[in-house]
Amino acid sequence: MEKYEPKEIEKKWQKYWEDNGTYKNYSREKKFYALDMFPYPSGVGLHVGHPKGYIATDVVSRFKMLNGYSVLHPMGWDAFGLPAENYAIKNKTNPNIFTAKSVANYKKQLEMFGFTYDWDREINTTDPQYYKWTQWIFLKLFEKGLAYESNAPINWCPSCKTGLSNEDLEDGKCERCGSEVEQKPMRQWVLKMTEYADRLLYDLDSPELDWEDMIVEQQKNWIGRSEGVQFEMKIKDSEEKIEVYTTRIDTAFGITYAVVAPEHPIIEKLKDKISNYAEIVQYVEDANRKTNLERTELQKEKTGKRLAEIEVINPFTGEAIPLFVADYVLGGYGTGAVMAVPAHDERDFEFAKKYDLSIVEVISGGLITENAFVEDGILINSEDYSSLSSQEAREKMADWLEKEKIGKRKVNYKMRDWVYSRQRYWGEPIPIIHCEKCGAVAVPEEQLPVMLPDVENYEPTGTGESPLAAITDWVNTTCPKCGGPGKRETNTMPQWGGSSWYYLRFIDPKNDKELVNKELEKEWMPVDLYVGGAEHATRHLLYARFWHKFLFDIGVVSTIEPFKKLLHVGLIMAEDGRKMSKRWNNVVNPDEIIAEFGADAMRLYEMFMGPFTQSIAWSTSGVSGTKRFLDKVWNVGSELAINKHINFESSADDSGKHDIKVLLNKTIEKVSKDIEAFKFNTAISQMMTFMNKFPGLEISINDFEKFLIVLAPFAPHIAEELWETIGHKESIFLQAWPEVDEKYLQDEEVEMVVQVNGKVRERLMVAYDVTEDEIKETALENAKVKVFTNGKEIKKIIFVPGKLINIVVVD
RNA sequence: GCCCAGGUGGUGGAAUUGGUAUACACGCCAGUCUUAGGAACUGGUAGAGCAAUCUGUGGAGGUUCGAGUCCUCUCCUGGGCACCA
Repeated sequence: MEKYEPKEIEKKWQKYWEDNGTYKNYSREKKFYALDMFPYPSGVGLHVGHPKGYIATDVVSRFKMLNGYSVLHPMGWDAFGLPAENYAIKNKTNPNIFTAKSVANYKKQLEMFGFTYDWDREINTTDPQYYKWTQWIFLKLFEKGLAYESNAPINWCPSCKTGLSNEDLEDGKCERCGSEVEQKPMRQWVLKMTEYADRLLYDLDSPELDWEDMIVEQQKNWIGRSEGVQFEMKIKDSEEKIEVYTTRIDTAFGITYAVVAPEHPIIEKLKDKISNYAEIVQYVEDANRKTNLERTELQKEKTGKRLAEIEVINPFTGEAIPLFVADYVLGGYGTGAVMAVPAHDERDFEFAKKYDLSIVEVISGGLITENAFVEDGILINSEDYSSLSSQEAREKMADWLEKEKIGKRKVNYKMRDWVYSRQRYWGEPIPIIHCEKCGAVAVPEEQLPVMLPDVENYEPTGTGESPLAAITDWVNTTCPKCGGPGKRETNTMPQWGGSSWYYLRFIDPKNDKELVNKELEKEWMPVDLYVGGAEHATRHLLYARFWHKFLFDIGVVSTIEPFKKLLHVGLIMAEDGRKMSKRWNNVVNPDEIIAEFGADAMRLYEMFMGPFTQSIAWSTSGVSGTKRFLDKVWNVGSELAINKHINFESSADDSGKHDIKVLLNKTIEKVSKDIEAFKFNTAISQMMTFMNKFPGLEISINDFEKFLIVLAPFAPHIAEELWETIGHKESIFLQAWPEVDEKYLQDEEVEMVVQVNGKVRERLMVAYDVTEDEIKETALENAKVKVFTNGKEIKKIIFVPGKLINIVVVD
């Protein structure tokens, strides 16, 4: 018997599958689209954490193939990004060179795992034939008014020298480099994601989407819908007014002042009336200089300035109250102005304490001399509304505002429109031409793609233009509308552009007439299983859903959601429990693991480590466990191939035959269920339990073949090799998944627990279908049981068939 | 502060409607084999006790014949959001 040499058989079968197109069986009746979040091919290559999600989709893909599905399981490259660009800046070479090298390296590493990828469908976001369609989508958004230019202040990373979207921030810092971002007004392209806010929110609960709670909740929080009212407060002795937004209109009789954000236009409008205007201007300038971080994290000390002499009117009481400017009010949310109720809002309470403003209690239940009482309650001091509940009052007061035409019900979102331009080189050019006469004009569709030209210097300029601005040949063009002189847009798209629709391109990767063929799209969409990192919950997954809904609206796609089932991969930490990082010198390279244990053992180990979505520390000695398991499979399989029948201990009798059939059928059942439920760890432990019966039990070759098919999704190479050794000519992956034989799901004998008052006192081997009457006598007469029942009155007996009998006695 | 997910042996973890707590694996211990080390294989492995037995799923209560699982309170860990009015 030959020894199990993974290295040889793995190469052999990887070549065989590729040469024979074993996976490309696309004409079956049922379809399954399994997708991984495609990687950014970095220069350093994979560590053992990266492939975990790919292994899971591969297991599911192979399982589905064996169950008669056409399976689409593609891979590609999200290749626009900073590392390649930084390499280009340093070496003054086109980032394409770096990208191509990294892609080749990644592909080589991925191929060692024996994944079922159809490499004919490989895509790369930096390929002009690909980004042509990314640009096309932008043009459609522009055409529908969903892409617009804005000059509002946005997040600016001084180190990356580019504007960023809210989704690109982490704790108010640049997600890529960790620098604190500034607020900087600049011309930029913005996508109207807020127009889709409601659908993005509500469709999270639609039956077309079946995601983990964690991700759903994160998106809901991010979208941040709140229902309230917006109403106007008149400025006393003036025609001007401010609009404020609140979710707590029930507290309106407790308003003692109002606040506007530093960027609020009313300040400028009232400058003749504000007696301390110079001071106010100074405050606004100071506030603008603060970074996001200073403005939000240093919240312990609130600051503000009263707009001297200015007073606003509370429409409910007619009372005139002071108006402040303070940076605890955000300019970008709601109206940028709020009513302040110190008795029932913590921030207002703190501010009122500091500036000695009055605090009026209007909801009973708290102790407002100590703290703001922020919960709902019963209204007091609120004229006609007194003694209503907060909930009732909110309805009645909103009704009144609407009737008087002072205000209206209003929904607000935390989510902002998507800041879509970057002042960097390595991204898709935005297909727009600026014309002095016509304004921003779309590049005609037939001129796509707008190619990203080579430049001499890839360094970001910091001026609000990308390095493309330096190529005057490219920038200067003619306006497609009037034929006059025009200038090309020099900003590029963010990293998230290409990845917001790539799942559609895999379906029809070479189509140069349309983004995706409609028939094929209907055939394959939605993605049935999507696996990737949880860090994309509020970035990629939000953007992709937004674009998908837009593509649905313009008739490109037929489903309202792109990804049916979403699963996040739990991180693999280093053995020391920290994140794997060059910095800590704790990175484990998959090439070395595969060289030592084989790809199959590595695949098994990563699926066996623990629950798939949980983050767990790597253990190289753990891989030796799954390797030992495969050794055993190899030995039993090889023995069988020679003898066609196995009986390690010659005395195995007929009952052994029944036992192994039961174990086999239980294994088939459990593995099938567990793969569907993504409980790969318990599926593998069941297969281990099965193999642990050898030597000892007798098994026929037919039964062992069934086991091999069940093992095949996890350890495809060894399964295929043994399948061949046994004498089969056709790939194991063209076989049918074994059916569970119901008559072999029940053990003949089971262990029955005998309890007294719920405590285990004895275990008896009994026929599985023993009845209460049959077992009662035996149990009561049992010596160990008697010790605890002697001389006591038996109150009742509880019997659970096949499991236990519990004798309840009076103590 | 708010939202989500979790707390089970030395370690990763397992446990249908409440029904044998610790499956499977790592590690460790002992044995076999080996010139030796390693590998491989076999057996053992929650804690206390000579034993019968007792105690054990973060903690405190509760419901129940019976609770890792259900209820109330509480502590801790990881993740997300966060001056969003």
